[in-house]
Amino acid sequence: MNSQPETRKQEIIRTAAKLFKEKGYSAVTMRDLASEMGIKAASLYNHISSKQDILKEIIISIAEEFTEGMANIRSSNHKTIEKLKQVIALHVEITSNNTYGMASLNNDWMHLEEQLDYYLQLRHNYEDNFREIIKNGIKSGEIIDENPDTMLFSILSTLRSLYLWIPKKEDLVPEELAQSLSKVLINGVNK
Amino acid sequence: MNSQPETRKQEIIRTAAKLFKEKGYSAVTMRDLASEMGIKAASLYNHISSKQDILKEIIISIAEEFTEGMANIRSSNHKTIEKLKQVIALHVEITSNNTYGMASLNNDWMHLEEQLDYYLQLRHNYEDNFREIIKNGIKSGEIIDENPDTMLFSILSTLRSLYLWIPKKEDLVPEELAQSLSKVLINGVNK
DNA sequence: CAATCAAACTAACAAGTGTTAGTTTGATTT
DNA sequence: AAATCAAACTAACACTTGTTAGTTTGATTG
Repeated sequence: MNSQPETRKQEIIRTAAKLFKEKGYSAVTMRDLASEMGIKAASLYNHISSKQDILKEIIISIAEEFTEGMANIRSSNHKTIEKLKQVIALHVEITSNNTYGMASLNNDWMHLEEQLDYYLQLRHNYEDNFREIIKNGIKSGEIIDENPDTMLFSILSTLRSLYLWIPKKEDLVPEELAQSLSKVLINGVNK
Repeated sequence: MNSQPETRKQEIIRTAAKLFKEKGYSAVTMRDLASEMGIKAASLYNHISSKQDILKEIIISIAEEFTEGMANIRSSNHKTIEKLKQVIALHVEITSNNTYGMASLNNDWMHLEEQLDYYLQLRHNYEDNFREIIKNGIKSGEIIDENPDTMLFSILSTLRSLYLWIPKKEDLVPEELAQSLSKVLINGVNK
């Protein structure tokens, strides 16, 4: 992967994502961000071109990661249940690596401007692929014949909230979480 | 229930909640809100005492509704699965009645100031009660012996996201949604 | 008719907003 | 030693923010 030493720009983006998670994009000022970095607000502009630009960098890169991961899963030859497990693992992995960014992706996407349409396109594409996996599973009799949107909504809601939960489990092994989550999401809580 | 004609203050709060859902508390200005009401920003202050005050009114009332509903369910004599179904129904009902307010409850609670501690207390209390229901279900053998926090997290994430989903189902009968959701959350998607 | 009152208005404020321009610093390279 | 360059700085800008003070309006009440 990419293991260059972190550039100053990346450091700003990472710090911004942390603040955005705590207070939301709109409530974080350039002076807040600068102060957290130990510099003055104007100095930020040596590295980034605008506040908007920071948000874009945070959100779009993650959204593209999801798009790519989902495309691989969808086009694979695995059975439905296996695909669902892979989607769960994909969310756990991406979220574990960037809980701050996931908060922005979930809560601040509407403040994208230039890239809003692109983001929405990626998200719709992702959801459509997910829905197709579920529909195919129903058709093949692998999963229950309940409303596909209800199942999509239920699973995706849990996966999208992972950024809130993962930081609370300090000693977290992503593989274990993905497995425990798969059990509950796929088989329910009933005995 | 309360079927007085809506006061101007309530109208402001309802309109604010709608805007808060779209853009978040911090991104909505008093001028945005006034313009949506067809008046000038200063006129709002004939009815409310501050922007903060609006947020408080939106969030605290809903949080108290949840606290009360949960207390009733917890202290009832029903079996675990029945209690879970009632918790699901509670969320569907409250969210159906106020999808805008639920957005603020989920996303803008950190901008509460005076009432932040009180809100957090209500939320912890709610989550503790929920967790106890699950733990009792495990002890009595009614539900699987998986990590209670994983189950709590999974179910609660879905229920907390309902405000995003309910508005998309125009022809929604709350009872039907609650039932369909119960099936998926309790029994999973596996056949 | 006079008095009251809810609810709007205009005008203004102090503080905070993102951003730009131009400059300084101090290390690295030629 | 001179030149380069990344990265900080100060100062300022035009605009937006939540909010207050004081006033006007038009309907309802005594």
